[in-house]
Amino acid sequence: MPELPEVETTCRGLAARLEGRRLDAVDARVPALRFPLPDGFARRLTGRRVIHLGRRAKYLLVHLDDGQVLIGHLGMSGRMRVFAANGAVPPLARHDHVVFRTDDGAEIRFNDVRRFGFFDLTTEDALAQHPMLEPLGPEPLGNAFDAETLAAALAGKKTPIKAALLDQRVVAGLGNIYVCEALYWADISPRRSASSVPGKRAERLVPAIRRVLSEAIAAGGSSLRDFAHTDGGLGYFQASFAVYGREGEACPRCAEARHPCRVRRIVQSGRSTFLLCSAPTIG
DNA sequence: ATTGGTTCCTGCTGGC
DNA sequence: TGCCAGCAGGAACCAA
Repeated sequence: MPELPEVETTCRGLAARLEGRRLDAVDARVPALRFPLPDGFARRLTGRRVIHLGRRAKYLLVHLDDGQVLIGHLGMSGRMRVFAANGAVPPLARHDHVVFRTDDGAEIRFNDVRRFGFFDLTTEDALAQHPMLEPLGPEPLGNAFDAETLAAALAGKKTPIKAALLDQRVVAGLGNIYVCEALYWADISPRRSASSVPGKRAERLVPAIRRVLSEAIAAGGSSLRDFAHTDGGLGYFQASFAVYGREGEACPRCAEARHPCRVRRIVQSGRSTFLLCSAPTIG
């Protein structure tokens, strides 16, 4: 999916079109995505005005004028696409599961091939205690995320640092791609045990995570198979991947060398990890 | 309390 | 060319 940079890009695209607009129609075309849609989903949204679009980790937050908050998650393959009233509106596509229409005639479609995405409805008052949001760790681009808090979250964890960074309770918003990239730039082996990272490695890791995410957001995210912007455009950060999906290629830091390090793919907890063949592997 | 394995769903790719 | 196993950006759930 969509990891933090892709959700942030989606959030910004939606904000430009949705903030201040009233939802005139909501069409839930399937009863359930990953989870059943909340009871009265369309009814509770119809007629509400959108006050603000926000993001927490990989969750989209749509704040409404009656105190409700629509929580959206894009899962692995979900995307939001906006069609302006004055533009061409193509017929509904396969996997267009939810359609929102605004008072200016625009249409917002949630398309999700694998249906791992979901929506939920809560209220402003209950938002922080929502079961999906409450356990989340700090925002990696926020002030609360630093080497000290990361070290505390990793202390005593026997799991590899790769798996620990995918745990949204440690830091919220990273996924498989950006974890691989951040560990590469921090020069930390994904196989190293999480408990051995606090200290100098954590001090390298925090800025590496921040930089990778910031640059990815600036590039409009990464478009591999599914991700596209709300206007249909593509992100281009995939062109800047150092290791993700680059098995066998030369390490960008030593590509000019006679015998450059090469990128290797391993499997950790059932998922691909990309790392340098020369990276240390001791935990 | 952690940790690892499984599962939800569809589509694409690579090997035979 | 066709078939099918394996894999894909997430994360809740379950069992150990």
